[in-house]
Amino acid sequence: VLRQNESVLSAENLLSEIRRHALDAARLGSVVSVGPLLLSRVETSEPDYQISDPLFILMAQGGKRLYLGERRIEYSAGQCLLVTTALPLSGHFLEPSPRHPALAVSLRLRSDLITDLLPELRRYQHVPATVDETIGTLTAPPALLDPIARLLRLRDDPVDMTVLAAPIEREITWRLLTGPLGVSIAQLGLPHSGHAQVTKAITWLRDNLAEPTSISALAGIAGMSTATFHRHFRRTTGMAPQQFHQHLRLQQARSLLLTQAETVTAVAHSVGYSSPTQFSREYHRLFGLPPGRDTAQTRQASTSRS
DNA sequence: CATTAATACCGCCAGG
DNA sequence: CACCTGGCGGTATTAA
Repeated sequence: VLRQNESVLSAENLLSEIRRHALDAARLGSVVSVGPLLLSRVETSEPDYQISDPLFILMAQGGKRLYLGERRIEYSAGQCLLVTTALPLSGHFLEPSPRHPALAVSLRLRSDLITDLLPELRRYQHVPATVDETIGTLTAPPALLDPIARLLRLRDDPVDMTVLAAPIEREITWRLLTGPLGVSIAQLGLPHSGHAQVTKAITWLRDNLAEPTSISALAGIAGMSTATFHRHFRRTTGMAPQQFHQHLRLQQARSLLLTQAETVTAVAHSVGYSSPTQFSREYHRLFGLPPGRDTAQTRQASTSRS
């Protein structure tokens, strides 16, 4: 019981130290990089959308609610989010404010580091060839918080940082690999796992959003037959490839409509729809309102709030 | 991996 | 004028 209390205590201590570093760095900007880590500070609850890279995020203060298709995921201070493929996530921070901004520390998961550590992992754990889980949260144990805090302490010493960042990043990666979602992360280090192949196809889609794209060509990029491609794609993303592509385009369109002063027709075209009719229909189906009305409404909602 | 039957999506036209 | 909705047929996609 005593040991348990000690570890809880040190988790809290480490977390508050990380929070101090994050607050301190936040004075420099809303996103600051410290070696391989990114510190972000967010003061608004604007919904955002992005295709995440395989990523680890520790929430140091505040919380965030995410949507992946139908699925809803929430995590808050002391908890981590792990994303092990490129997934289209939308979401917003929970009640942040200038006085209490949301603070997060994130790290891109490097496949080369994972490949490197894989033999060690295999020594005491079986790593299956395919895994269903691609995203999840966990409560950060002290063993994970500790290297993060140590890395942040090097913030003011560029020389120490260049020498010591790499081994500490490796340590963090190891802690993640041996944690609850370890086998999912491990997939990234297996270049021929369905997981890694599908990730390749997804990043291609993300980078060539407006191109006319056939699914069989995508399957080619992933190096699979269309049948197996479908199976693996659904396993890792929960969506069929075409539906995924459609969501991507519509999400992109939504953010274009909100940020740029483009006409609906122009946006429809720029995300790859040659028929505004079809665009409007699919947009309505996904977001519940047609494009014009949706943007008008969300604009009004955000101005009336501020 | 290939086949196949059901389904979803796309672009067009007409009209509000 | 720009946007939205509904119907229609051909084709790509999906899942077994």
